[in-house]
Amino acid sequence: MASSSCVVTESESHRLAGPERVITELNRGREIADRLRRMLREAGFDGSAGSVAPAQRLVSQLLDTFTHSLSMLRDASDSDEVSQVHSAAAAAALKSEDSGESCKTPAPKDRRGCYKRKRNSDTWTKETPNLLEDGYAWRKYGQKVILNAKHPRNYFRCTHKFDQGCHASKQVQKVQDSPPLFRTTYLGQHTCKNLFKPPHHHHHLIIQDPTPPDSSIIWSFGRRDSVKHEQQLNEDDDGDGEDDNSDRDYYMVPDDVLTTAALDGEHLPPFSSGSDHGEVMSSDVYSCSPSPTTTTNIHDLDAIVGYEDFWKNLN
DNA sequence: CTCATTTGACCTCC
DNA sequence: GGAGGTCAAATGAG
Repeated sequence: MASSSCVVTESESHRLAGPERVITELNRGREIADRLRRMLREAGFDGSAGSVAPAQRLVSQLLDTFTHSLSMLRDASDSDEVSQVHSAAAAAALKSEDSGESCKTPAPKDRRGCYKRKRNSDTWTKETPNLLEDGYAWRKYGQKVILNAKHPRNYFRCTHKFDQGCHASKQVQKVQDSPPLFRTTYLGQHTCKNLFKPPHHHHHLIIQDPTPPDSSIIWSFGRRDSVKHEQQLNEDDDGDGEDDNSDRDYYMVPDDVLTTAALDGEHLPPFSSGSDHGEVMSSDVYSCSPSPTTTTNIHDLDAIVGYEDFWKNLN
């Protein structure tokens, strides 16, 4: 961020006040852009009108720009804090480095559990009624029963953790049943070149008219690289036996494409059957931590993306 | 055969 | 000490 309206002394609050002001300004800009878009829509320019679709798209891009800037800014200040925390931890580790036992010197092979809790770095949470492809390739590496939670938490890391050193990971947990609600917590940014690799069978993308109800801001945390299918299994409920396979498979939708997903009826995840054919209502709640600026409803989507044929029956 | 998932053990943090 | 996060052997799917 270049020379913006930072009116702070370099010594102290420079770190806090500067970025916060910039964030405020960006938020304002984003709201204005959003208002502009609504105005366009109310004036009958809802994108389906052909000739004005480009205008609508431009506004969307504008919003996107604000959003990205905001999240970058947050990332920057977060990593600042984090690095401080880490250096403190490193210092502590050095201090207690008595006789070469910094981390209990795990046997060269058995390094289980030697991890760092990475809560405050790059984390954000998203809650959706369905689980859909999010544009990245994930590999499940664990599942854990969580205290007082009805459903286990699933742990995923980027498939490219080892070949590209990508440290992104996420946790997925079903947090509600009746209208199903899933919480996905993303940790870390992707550094991989996540080239889209559709499943060996086919896939297709359905682009439709947006028909957005109204309002709102788009939060996009992903990158625009590519989309890759992901299939995730399980979410075995432990204990309370709600219908057997209702938790087992689900899809993720690319947040980077800002999507609602229309899944083909016959390929619907089981848990959504019965209600509305798995169409992701454009009301996914995105929130960001730390610095939870806004929680917004996603309504305005440029495309409805449908994924097919990567459904697999577990049993 | 290769790669992904499952699952219990292990480890760290609170 | 308990809860949560990660590892890795076993197992399964393609």
